[in-house]
Parts: sequence; C-alpha cells; structure tokens
Amino acid sequence: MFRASLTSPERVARQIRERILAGRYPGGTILRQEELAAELGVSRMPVREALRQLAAEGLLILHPHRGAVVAELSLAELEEIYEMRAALEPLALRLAIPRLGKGQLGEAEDALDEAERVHDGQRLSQLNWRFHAALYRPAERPRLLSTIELLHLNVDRYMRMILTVMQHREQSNLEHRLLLEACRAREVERASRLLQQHILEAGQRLVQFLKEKV
Amino acid sequence: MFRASLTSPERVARQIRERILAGRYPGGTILRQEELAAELGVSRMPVREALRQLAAEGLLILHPHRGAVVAELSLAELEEIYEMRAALEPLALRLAIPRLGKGQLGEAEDALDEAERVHDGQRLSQLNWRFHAALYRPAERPRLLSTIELLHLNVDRYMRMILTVMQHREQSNLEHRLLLEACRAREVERASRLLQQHILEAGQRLVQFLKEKV
DNA sequence: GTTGCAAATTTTGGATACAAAGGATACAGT
DNA sequence: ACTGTATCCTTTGTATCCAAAATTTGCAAC
Repeated sequence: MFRASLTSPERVARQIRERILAGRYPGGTILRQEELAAELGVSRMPVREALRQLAAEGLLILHPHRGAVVAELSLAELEEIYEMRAALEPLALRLAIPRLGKGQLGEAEDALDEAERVHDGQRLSQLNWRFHAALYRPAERPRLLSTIELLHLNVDRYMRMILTVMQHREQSNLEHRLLLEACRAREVERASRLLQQHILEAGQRLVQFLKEKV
Repeated sequence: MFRASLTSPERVARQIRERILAGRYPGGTILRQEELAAELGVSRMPVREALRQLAAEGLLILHPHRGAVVAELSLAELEEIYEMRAALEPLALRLAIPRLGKGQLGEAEDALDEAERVHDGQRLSQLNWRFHAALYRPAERPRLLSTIELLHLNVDRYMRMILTVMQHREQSNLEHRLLLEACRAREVERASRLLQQHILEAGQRLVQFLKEKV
C-alpha cells in the first residue's frame, strides 16, 4: 500500500530551501556537502540529491567538482521573473474565475485578513502565496500552477525583505482587496488587468527597494 | 581552472531523456535503477541523480520506495502546456524583435530551410526548437528561455509523432515563414499575434492527431 | 616581492555494501 | 474456495569507502 514516508532527500531539501529563503544562506554562499550532512544528521548521499533538487528549482547552481552555490539573482533576473509572472498569472486567473467557488474566495479573503494582522516575513510570504494560489487553483492547470509557484519560490527571499515594509504592505493589501472584489464580481477582464498591474508594480517596488538597500 | 568534464549524472540523464523523447520509454514505463545502471555502465548512484533531474524537468514522476515512472501526459495537460507556451513565447518574441540581428534571422531561416529537406523526427524537432530559440534569444531572458525550452521538452515526445505528417509540416513551415517575415519587418504586434496563433493551432493539431491515433 | 610549479589537502564524484520498505507468494484458518 | 497473515524476494534508500578533481599551500627561481 501507499505510505507517505517522506524520504531524506526531500526533508533535507526542504530544510536547505527554507534556509536559503530565510536569508541564512545568502546568494553566493558555497554549500559543503559534508557540513550539511553533519548538521542535518544524514550522510552526504541524501544531501547530494537534495542539492540537485534545489538546483532544478533554480535556487542553487551546481558546479561540477566545485560544489553548490546559492544562486544570486541580479535585478535584471528579478525583473525577468516578474515579467513571466505577469504573463502567466493573469492566464491562470482568467481560466479560474468562471470556476471560482465560495471556498476559494473565502480562503483568499482569510489569507488577506491574517496578512493584515501578522508581521513575520515567513508567514506573510506564505499568506501571499495562499491568496494567489487560492484564486488560481480552480483553473485546474497543475503545470501552470507549479510553474507559477516556482517563480514565487525564486523571488521569495527578496519578497520577505520588502514584506516587512509597512508602506509596501498597505499598497499590496489594497491591490489584493480590489483584485478579490473583481473576482467576486466575475469581471474577468478587470481582474486580470488588476492582477497584471499588481504584479508589475510589486516587481518595480521590489527592485526599487533592493536598489536603495545597497 | 575550469574544466567542462560532463559528469555522469548529466550523461545518464541525457541518455534517458532521449529515450523517453524518442518513445522508447513510453508514458507509464517503470524505470529500474539497477537495470539502467547496468545498461549505461555506471552504478546506481549517478542514475538516481539523473532520475531526480528528469523528474524536475517533468519527464518522470518519482514515487518514494516504488520507483520512477515515465510521466503520462493527458490531452488536457498537453493543451495546458500549449496555453503556457502561447502566453510565454509571444512575450519572449516581443522583447527580442527590437534586438534581432542578421545572425539570428539567418539562423532561423537556415533551420527552416533544413526542416523542409529533412525527414527524421529527432532532427525535425531539433530544428523546430532552433528556429524558435533563435528568435527568442536576443531577448536576453535566460529564465524565460529555459522555461520555454522545458515546455518544448515536455511535448517533444508527441511533437515527434506529428512532425512526420506531411500535412502538418507544410502548414507549420508556412506559418514559420510568415512569422520570420514579420520579425524581419520588425512588426512586433503582427509577429506576436502570428506566433500565438501558430502555437495554439499547432497544439490543436497535435491534440486532434493524438485523438485520432487512439 | 612576485611568479610559477608541485605536493598536500580538501572536497566532490562514483561504487560497493548494507538497511528498510514494498510487493508477491505461500500457507493457515475459516 | 476465500481471506487474512506471515514470510520471502525484489527494489529502493542510505551509509561508508575509494577515486578523481580542484584548490590551497609551500617552495624555489627569478
């Protein structure tokens, strides 16, 4: 029979991933297999598979015989990801709106409500994804959804930094509320326009924020 | 210093990938590590990493403790991939057209010329990708390009089947020529409209073809 | 002091060996 | 005959060990 039985490479991958996203391993960090293995209480073998997994997700770059380096995202690449999101997410939303039920709308609203109360970066990032994913899921496009998720994953490290800036959060919340209303009203065109604009503007704010931070 | 030194997992991944795309391992096939290892003259370890790589590419599904299964693409998923391509490729083309040089236009044209003479499925698939990639590359959006490449990879198995059907090829070549002309003339809007239409229609033809084949 | 080379060290890549999980099979009980 | 269960076999998962590659260090020559 089936059993979930999370296998070590997956557990290890999850832990390393979270460390990268939390900023504990900034871009450029060299990850040593032995070190990770010892720290996570496994041998190097599962670590190697985890590293390959994370490399496939775009969080690492594997240099043969030289090790795994945490991927650095240039501002250009960051903007690129937002361009891709701006192309894909409105597509998902368009397909989803006709099938949106009370359940998803409620889930999205709950995420927004909590996001206004909470202040932890990791949690805010989770809620942000939950909001978006709830709206896209009814489209029933698994590949599209997981591609979008991967893009989110890749900007998440930087997202978390700006998610604690109050000005950004207020603007973002406002846009989210407007988007949700458009979805409720089944106004496909307006919703997808709002979403595209929301993504592009969030991208611009993030790039701006990172530029100033240096 | 640097050395290319293709590492075994990559070699192994490439070979398995080619077998999947060529139809030698159809969807649903269970891949046994030991068997692959023996056949490719390595131990199970590089095979495992290769399998993980291919799973990340979407060609396999890894079931913990139960093995790797070649991914089956339902017609719905196939259409989904074409929807994604129709969203992403016109974006890449728009960004690329202003920067298209003689080099890329020539490369694209060469690919079309050869595609009209050649009849081998694998080669045709290569040429088809070369044509598209040549037009997108000047956009200088590496993630966008590799995402598109991944989508191509995932439909390639089915593409190869229809690429030997003369009627499809003629239609496709015609559309490619029109697209190339629009690019030469720097008509961004027309070119991106042609491309989107080309992708959606190719997807429809493929779905139709596969439906009839059953 | 700087540059070039070579040995030594570190670190990754790959193979073998062992453990554990899943599935198949045979047997016992009803 | 059928069902449930225990055991065996196959296959995957993980650890350990050895080999190969890359980096670092030390030494020598200029």
